[in-house]
Amino acid sequence: MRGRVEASEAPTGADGRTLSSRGTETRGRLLEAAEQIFADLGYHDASIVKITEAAGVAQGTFYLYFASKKEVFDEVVKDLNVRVRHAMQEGAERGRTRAEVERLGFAAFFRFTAEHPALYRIVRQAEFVSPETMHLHYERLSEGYASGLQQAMDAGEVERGDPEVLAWALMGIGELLGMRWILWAGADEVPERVLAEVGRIIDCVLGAPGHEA
Amino acid sequence: MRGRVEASEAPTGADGRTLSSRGTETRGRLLEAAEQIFADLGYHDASIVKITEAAGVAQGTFYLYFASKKEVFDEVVKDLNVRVRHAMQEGAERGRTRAEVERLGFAAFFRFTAEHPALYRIVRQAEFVSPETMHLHYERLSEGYASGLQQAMDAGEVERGDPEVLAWALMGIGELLGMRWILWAGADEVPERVLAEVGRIIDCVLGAPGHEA
Amino acid sequence: MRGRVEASEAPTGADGRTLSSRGTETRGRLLEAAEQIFADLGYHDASIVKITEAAGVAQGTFYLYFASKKEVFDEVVKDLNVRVRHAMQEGAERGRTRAEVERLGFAAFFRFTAEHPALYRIVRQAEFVSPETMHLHYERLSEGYASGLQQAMDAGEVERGDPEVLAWALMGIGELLGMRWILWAGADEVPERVLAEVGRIIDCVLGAPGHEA
Amino acid sequence: MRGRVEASEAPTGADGRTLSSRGTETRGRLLEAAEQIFADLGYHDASIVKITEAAGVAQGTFYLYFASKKEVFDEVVKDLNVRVRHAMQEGAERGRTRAEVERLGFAAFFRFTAEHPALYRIVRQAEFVSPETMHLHYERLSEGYASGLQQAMDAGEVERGDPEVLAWALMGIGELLGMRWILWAGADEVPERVLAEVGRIIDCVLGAPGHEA
DNA sequence: GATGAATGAGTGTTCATTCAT
DNA sequence: GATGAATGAACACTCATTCAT
Repeated sequence: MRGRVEASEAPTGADGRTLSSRGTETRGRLLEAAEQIFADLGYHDASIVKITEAAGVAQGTFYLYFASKKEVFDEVVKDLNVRVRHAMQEGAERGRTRAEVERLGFAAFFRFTAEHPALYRIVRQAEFVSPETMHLHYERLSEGYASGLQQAMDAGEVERGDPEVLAWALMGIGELLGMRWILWAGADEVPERVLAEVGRIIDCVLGAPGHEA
Repeated sequence: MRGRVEASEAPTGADGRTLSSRGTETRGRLLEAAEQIFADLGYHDASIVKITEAAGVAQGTFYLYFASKKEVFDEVVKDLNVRVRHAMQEGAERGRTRAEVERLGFAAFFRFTAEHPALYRIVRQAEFVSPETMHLHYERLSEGYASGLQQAMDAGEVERGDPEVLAWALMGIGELLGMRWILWAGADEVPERVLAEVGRIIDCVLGAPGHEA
Repeated sequence: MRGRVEASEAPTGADGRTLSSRGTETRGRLLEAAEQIFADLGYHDASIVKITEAAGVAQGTFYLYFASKKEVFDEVVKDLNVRVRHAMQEGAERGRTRAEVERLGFAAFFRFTAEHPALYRIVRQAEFVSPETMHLHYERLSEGYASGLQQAMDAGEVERGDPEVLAWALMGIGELLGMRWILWAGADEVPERVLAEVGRIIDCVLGAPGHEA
Repeated sequence: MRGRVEASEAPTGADGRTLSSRGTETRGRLLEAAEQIFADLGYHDASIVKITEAAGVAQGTFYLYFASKKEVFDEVVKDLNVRVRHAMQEGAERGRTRAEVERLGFAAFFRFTAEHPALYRIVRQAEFVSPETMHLHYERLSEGYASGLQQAMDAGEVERGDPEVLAWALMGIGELLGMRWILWAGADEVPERVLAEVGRIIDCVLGAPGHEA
């Protein structure tokens, strides 16, 4: 249903061995099942039994592909990370100005959140499970924002400022608004007034030169 | 009632009975220990044994004061909530303009984060443990922002906009910046450049009328 | 409601001390509460907390009157034993022939069972809690049957036989029929057909001489 | 179906899965150990640790075969039920008259009691642990008596009467005599005088027509 | 006489992980 | 590659009992 996107590397077994096509498929089923179960139950209430049951394989099979519960968790987070970023990039690419790009990016992010609540439900509890992976997730996400902002600043398209801080700030806005108006509301999209306010915030923090002049 | 930091109720035993002074003290020790252990280990790795050991009481004693592990958790979150809000209010009260109030509030929030990393470490994992409590935490926090903004808007001190959405956005900014530059950095305070950028963001999103005119 | 019947001895505290009238009353309340709780929940699910709560006293108070949970249990069983025997004697005393006496005794036993299901619920699980007390209960009960039978045999009123064995057999009949048609059925009295069959059985096992001649 | 001792079903794991031969054996060891421990200590003092220790497996293994402590208990009771009924049927089958059948049945029951004291020790405490299972036990046992009696009545071999009530009465006799002279006496068999009296009782309650004419 | 806070051993149960087949 | 039986440490929670006040 949600076929793996651009796998970083060819998947291997828990011991690093390369996989037959049958093995690759089993691993895929386990990863998908894990994402589902983690999203539904959270890391701790998810159990290997439940994951293997959902994947339709025996318990022992799990350890042919992942060294531990934490390892699947990391895989799942990395996979989601690749996918959000991809979704945001794709959503934003037809924006003309930087502000438009950001607005489209936010919209794409909200859509992704609606379709994959797993993102939040998994990531926000990762601090104690796998801090490195969690940090990596936020850093990669923020880099997307930051590099775009940097370029726009260099090009004089937006006011000068600290692109890194701004990136994290924008990410924080997205995270809480998505949590409040998509995740908790069980909604498909954020209300218009939220989008409008986000637009206003973006416009002003990007502070396009000439805008306020 | 809204936007006020209300005094916590008189503490009771797990069965609702009122406590002797000895009881009140024991309960306090347990609550403190729980906050510490939850912050250090996360909800799931925290155990009643560890909490009671840290409090210097026997395991059974725990259940004289809290009905379950989840109950202390809720209590700890509520307690932290009261305390951050208090700290932010106190920190912000000598601000003259709304923008100054917000800047001081952020600074107070960052200070609180540095002194009580428990806040993050505990709250961010609460979604699966006690969603209601987690929601309550964010809602109470956002109300503090929102009611202040509303007043400022009514007074014409800041540009009109959606105070609720803006409140959540500001809260998101605070959360991620605090996480990135205090919690992860293990720092006592956020770097100057972060504070500066935050100031810039605040100024522009509040868009004090006349500022850009 | 079910005032103590002919207490074997004046009640004392757990340490054997004689009781003030206030103490006697507290002890009585605890004993009543214990019977109720044991009957409702069984020995193991009954707890001192529940008993003291039901009696309206503090937990520690319990140990002023009983040395242990087992000790109240024994008291309760002994008390019930005195009361069934009393009820059976009273119920049977206007019988003219031995067979009539037995029939009336059975009827009284069934009535007592209906009014005090505690009897079964408590006694039948006593083997592991307090074997001596349980044995005593059955022995005292059987002696009532046996001595009556012995007298009747000596008087030539009923056929000769082994009065002790017969007593236990009759007791067994009463126990299972009461269990089946009172306790399990939740009924106030056994159906007429049961009473009739019991009558038939009694008549024939007593085998009044001349009856079959 | 009634009055037949049905073969127990193929054993399954706690989740209903069919078992390998190794699994079947482990389950068997656990069931045997459970019977022993329940009989020795009673339901409540029996613990999973003790049962698994006695079976020579790890604690977790228990839950591969039984969903809970209550579940093994039920299993043990059902198993014993099948076995007593089988023993009684076998013991009684060479009886010529109904009275002889009953006498042989009682003898077989007493022998079984001597060999498996677990029967009493387990069943008599079941009321609070697993009432349904306990009721089932008595009902199945009484049906064995009742159906035999019914047939004999239809055939005119014994006096008419209420076979169900009579069955429960006989069962009660067996239960208390076995308890008193086997279980409590720690004996291998009941004394001759008990057997004689039982014979007398049976003869008369069955009231073979022509016997007293 | 009564209280209620404190104790700590004990319970049933879960679960990530290992390993023989 | 896959199975599923086995492990055993760990957990939240209960409760009879003690004791200072």
